[in-house]
Amino acid sequence: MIEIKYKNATGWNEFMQNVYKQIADNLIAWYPEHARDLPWRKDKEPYHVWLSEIMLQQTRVEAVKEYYRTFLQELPTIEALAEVDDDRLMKLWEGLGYYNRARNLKKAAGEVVIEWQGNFPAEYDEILSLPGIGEYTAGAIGSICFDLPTPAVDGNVLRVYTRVMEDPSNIDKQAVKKKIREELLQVYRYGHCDMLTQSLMEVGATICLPNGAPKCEVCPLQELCKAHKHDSWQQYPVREAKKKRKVEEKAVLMLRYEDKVAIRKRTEKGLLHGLWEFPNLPGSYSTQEILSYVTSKNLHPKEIWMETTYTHIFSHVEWHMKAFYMECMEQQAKDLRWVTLEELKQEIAIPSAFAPFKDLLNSGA
DNA sequence: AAAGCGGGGTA
DNA sequence: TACCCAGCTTT
Repeated sequence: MIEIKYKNATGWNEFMQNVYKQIADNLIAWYPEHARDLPWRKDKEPYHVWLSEIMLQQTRVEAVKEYYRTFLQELPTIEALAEVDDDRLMKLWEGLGYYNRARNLKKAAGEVVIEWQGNFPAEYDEILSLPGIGEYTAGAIGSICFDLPTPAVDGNVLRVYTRVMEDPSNIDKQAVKKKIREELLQVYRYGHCDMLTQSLMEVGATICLPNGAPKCEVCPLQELCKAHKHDSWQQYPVREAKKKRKVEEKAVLMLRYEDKVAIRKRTEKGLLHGLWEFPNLPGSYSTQEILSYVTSKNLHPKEIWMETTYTHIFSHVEWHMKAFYMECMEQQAKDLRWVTLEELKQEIAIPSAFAPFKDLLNSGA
């Protein structure tokens, strides 16, 4: 990039306008040859793009692919989504995380059917009004499906932008995202809004990597990237410091009765709410204490035949769990549901935190 | 503005 | 181990 001093704001504005024009030109020339072949890029059907964007929130492409395929196979239309049973919905989302995304998806589907007569809204503010859709997702759907000049500013785009511009702003600040979205309008003014959104994210995901050195030698924005010019990519983007996690101890009860195992539904609020789990207690206990507890629930346990531990790490909390496997001679405890391993597999949504204990059941327990 | 919300890949 | 990922909603 040529460094030129300008005597007035008009000169500077013209200079920046050329930079934005070049970004747009380079991205549009680059994208068709370098775009990954992803399942949700086969068409611009709003339902497909919407579903993919929701699944991709804070979630990697590779993790989403199979869920996306299965979900659409079972719920091929917005109408089908609007009517799906909640337990079935959670089963389709099982293991993907951030389960409110799925609940909001169904809620929004209902709004599309009722308030929009089944036609996905085509204006930014209308899209933004749907549950689970924020400024990023509304911008992505708007630009990809309807060619609206609505920049989609996600983690990829923030990384690419702050490096190209050597922008030291803290990207966790709301105002900074807003500023960058407005700056990008200068790129989107040249049209091809669909490709601009896709290509900015594609550069972030495949070239200007979130971890490790960027592949500047093959980057379409290399010639105008300040961080490349100064080899300063490691300084961008600037983010908020992370908070440390708290640790919680849990005792997990793996109760068998004949060919069934005990599960219960989590409460309707908080972490993993509404999903199923194996009954568990907060805290740390001895084998004897666990036996006494289960006995007090009139479950008549035989001996505990296996104990195993597992640590599950969430973003904000860590569960240190110890599971106790035992056979019971009764199954009368309130709040417990007894299901076969087949039902567990086909119908019950269990969060990944408990999956290792479930897997041990399947492998011959 | 800050906190809560999942799970997994990567260096 | 720490960081990040095609973020949104609630407090």
